[in-house]
Amino acid sequence: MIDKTDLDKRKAFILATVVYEYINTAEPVGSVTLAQKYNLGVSSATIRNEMAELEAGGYLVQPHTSAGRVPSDAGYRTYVDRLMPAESLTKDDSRRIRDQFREASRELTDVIEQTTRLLSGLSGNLAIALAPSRDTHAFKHVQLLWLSSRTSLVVVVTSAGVAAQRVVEWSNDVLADDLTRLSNALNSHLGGRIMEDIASADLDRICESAGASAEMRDAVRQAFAQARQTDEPEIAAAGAQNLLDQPEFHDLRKLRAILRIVEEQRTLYDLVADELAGDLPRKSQAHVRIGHELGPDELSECSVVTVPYSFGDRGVGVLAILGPRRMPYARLMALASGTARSLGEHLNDVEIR
Amino acid sequence: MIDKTDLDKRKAFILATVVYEYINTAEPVGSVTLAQKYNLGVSSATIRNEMAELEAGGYLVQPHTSAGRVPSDAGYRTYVDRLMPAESLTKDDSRRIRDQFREASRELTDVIEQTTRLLSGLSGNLAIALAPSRDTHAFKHVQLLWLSSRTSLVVVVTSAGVAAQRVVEWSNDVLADDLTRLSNALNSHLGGRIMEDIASADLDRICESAGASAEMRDAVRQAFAQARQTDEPEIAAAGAQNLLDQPEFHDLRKLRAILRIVEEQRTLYDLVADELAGDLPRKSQAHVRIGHELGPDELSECSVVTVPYSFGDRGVGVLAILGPRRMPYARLMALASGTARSLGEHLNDVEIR
DNA sequence: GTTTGGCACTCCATGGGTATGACTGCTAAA
DNA sequence: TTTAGCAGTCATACCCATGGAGTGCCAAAC
Repeated sequence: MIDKTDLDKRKAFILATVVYEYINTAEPVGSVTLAQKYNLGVSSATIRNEMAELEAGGYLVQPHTSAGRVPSDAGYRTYVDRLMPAESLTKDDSRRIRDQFREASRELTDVIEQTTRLLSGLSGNLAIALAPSRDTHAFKHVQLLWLSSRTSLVVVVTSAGVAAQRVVEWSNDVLADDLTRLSNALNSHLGGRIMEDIASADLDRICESAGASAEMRDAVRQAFAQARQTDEPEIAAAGAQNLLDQPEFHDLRKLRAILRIVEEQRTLYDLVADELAGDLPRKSQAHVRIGHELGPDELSECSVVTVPYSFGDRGVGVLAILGPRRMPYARLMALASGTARSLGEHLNDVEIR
Repeated sequence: MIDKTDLDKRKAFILATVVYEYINTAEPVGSVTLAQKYNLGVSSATIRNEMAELEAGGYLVQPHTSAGRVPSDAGYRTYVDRLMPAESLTKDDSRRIRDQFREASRELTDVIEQTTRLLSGLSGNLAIALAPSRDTHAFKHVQLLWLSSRTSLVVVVTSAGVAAQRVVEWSNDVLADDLTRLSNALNSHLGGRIMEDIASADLDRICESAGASAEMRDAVRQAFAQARQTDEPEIAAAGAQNLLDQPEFHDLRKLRAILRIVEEQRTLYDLVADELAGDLPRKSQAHVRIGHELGPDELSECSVVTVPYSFGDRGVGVLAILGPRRMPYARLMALASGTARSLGEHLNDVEIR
């Protein structure tokens, strides 16, 4: 039903306008409002017909029979992906970001916290920041175990215990001897090193000299990446009180759900960590998840903008903005990206421990 | 008007009962309810007369003409100080506290956070924990400067910059030479030391060997104490969503005020730091502040239970519970004291860095 | 075929009016 | 000093009528 082809130019414009108007007013938007405020060159009756089709297509919904329309998840999605004009940082915003980082702390925890305050202040929503994990555990042991000719188990042990264990499926048969040789090579080279200091490049070099396949190399990399992330990640959030301004959170149940999520590190982490899970995150590219795309049902009326940031070879973190679905996506994406870029630069500059 | 003497036995019982009932029901309590639920041996009319006098005495207030009575700040205060039966920890609570600390982290930040979660869970309110400040700056320089024969300026400089500067008034004339000699002695003995490791006893010894007066010794001590505290204190809060259950926070403005306070480290700090300001805090002695006693107007409908905790000679922190004035004081005081005691023991046991 | 004006219909939000009930304070008698 | 009784007050809940916003549909116009 939802299909690119069923959005001709006029429908697209109407959809975009409905979303835009709803984002600004928080009121369901009706055909007359649309015809009056934006000169569509057609009458409200025509708009009514189009809106009925947009509703049939799943882009709009009606809160009740005699109300205007409100965007659905799919409506917002289409708006964000195809209809919304991109925005770049306003002069004022970028100045405020610059000022903030000019006098920012040198301590990672503090920087992360200050960044969430900045971002929540600028965005008027809840801001979240996930710090790059800084794992100081010592490497102990790694073992690639032969399970069958096409599957293996990779185990990484650090001073904190088993830090990663994952089953790998090979596309070609492997020999137990090859796995043992690679394990030995890794162990002899890495013994006693701090997890944090083991760069992907190191792993690649060892794998190569041990004659491991590209596939094995990737498996080792991923296992080590996982082992690093086992460390409790540092995460901060700020600006929950901003959400009180939004009419959608005047319902106490929704508010409670949000507050619980903010206080539970774990849920908060899950919310933003997806951003890290993908392949290499594209630099400072903001990413939006809307309503049910977020997973948890309590968040079905929320959206999240996430953007990764990175510094040096020390790892990658995530900034995020959580708010009602009815959020100014383009602006928030620009804000998040800009802040992420500045944060990365700042972290590089001050050479945080 | 408010005076011990105007509380005869029956008035005291009625006041206590009103407070108790209101704490449990959150509804203004009327004379008939009182007569029926608690057998006072007198009729509701008599109780009405007594309540009218309690209101005249400032212990009770009426939300509006035809409503029951609600305790005033003074009413709560009298209840807490003189009428309320003390409680000790229930078996269940003390087990939960014990269990929590048995498997608690060894990392100070984590312990503090876990403690706030525990305490907010047990109390059903917002819990706050202030960690003992742990200053790792290096000592650089101290100077006692002669301003006049009776006044001096003491400056302490650490690797973080000027950490303390205070004017002292002497009760007797002092000589510039004496101040210089003392300054030199301190600098030569303390050069390069970490602030945290400089014990009061060290300072005393140096002062004594330099022939300084008791007054000077105290001035030096205080300057160093101030220099240590300059470090941003670590503070954590948890359980804001608990407050949503309380009817007094269904008003969005009040809720927003609370959320702002929770997110602003500074305000939060001010709220609990009073506990440290007094003389030596009595060990694990819980302390209650009610409504306007707290200072900030936004908190005029809240109460706070604070209790200091200490471990070794490493410093002192504070646990606190913030909630509506209508809180079960005796229970919360027992909870806070018990948790503070266990926290102190835990910190001693694991010898946190 | 598309667009438009007109019209009937639906549903929510609002406001006034009224009933209800939980109090109190007062008075007069015990 | 206590008590019963009673009149008075005020917040709350509820009902119902009204108004308004918006839709869907149809027949006519383009």
